[in-house]
Amino acid sequence: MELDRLDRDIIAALVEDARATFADIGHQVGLSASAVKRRVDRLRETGAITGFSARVAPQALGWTTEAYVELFCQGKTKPSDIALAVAKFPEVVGAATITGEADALLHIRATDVRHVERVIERIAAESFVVRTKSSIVLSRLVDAPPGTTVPEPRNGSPAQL
Amino acid sequence: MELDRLDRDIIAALVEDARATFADIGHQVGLSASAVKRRVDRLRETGAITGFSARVAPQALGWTTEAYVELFCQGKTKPSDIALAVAKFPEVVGAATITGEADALLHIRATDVRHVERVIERIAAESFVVRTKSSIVLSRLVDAPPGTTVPEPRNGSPAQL
DNA sequence: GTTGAAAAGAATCGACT
DNA sequence: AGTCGATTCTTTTCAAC
Repeated sequence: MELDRLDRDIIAALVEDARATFADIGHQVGLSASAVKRRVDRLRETGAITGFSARVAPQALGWTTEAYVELFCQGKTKPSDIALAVAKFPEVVGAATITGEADALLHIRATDVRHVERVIERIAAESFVVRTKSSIVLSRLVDAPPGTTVPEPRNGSPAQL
Repeated sequence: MELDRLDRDIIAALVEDARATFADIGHQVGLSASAVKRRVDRLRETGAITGFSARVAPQALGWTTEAYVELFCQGKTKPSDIALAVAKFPEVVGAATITGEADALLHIRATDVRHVERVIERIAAESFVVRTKSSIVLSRLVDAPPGTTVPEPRNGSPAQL
């Protein structure tokens, strides 16, 4: 699907404030409220916008500790095996298979270090897990809302380069 | 600040759909629209809710590639030095100082592998960076909206354990 | 593709329990 | 703390450009 500058500006406005009125967004991007609405409807239908979410301060909810855990798995382990296993844990807020020595990298949020330890223990107990390597987060430096910045897609110059 | 069950249910509803009406949320949690509004206003004032954001499919905007980069820094490097340096790159969507061999872990979103390479090159050029170790993401398994799940804070049993 | 107006619906505020 | 009702603003739809 093709996104023009207007679409990208509208998305940026909605990432900034998902509860902004269509009139407000229209004022920012130079469009009428109904024009904005029709574009937002289209962006949702095509899947560019997948929903709207409150931004929450994790520590306000008790999530004061986070960690990254590298997973080393048995040779025949499929990504879907890992996905299925880690999906059981609400503490796993991110997971991806990666290149390099480790097979996967997990991002964990927990209430304290002891809690992190318990979660890692349970994940390490999965049959396909050979070993894990954990790093506790000391301080978070950047936590961008996904999609805050918008590159020129495919053609033209990539963002900030 | 104290969050009761109602506050946590309201937050969960807003993480699910930030554009839900106060009446809808009230119906879900058993409260009137104005009671919900007053609690949401308070949650925003106290900082538990920091804003509302559209969820965007990164690939729809051209962010088709992601990577994690470990940063090894000189002895006297301060976290704020790293924060300042990486904040210049919109491609760096996450960053944290961590325990272990590396000093920091960066999460990068880019348009393609070549783009990732260019960003790493520029970050590696920072004076305090000794070396980097990169992992390209092969497939994303979990990408939870931050704060989707809500633990019992401090007291009681932590989430799912 | 766009705009503008009218009807339905939601947010907001005050008074009250 | 909570609800209810009135006013104002927004969303939504539709006709027209």
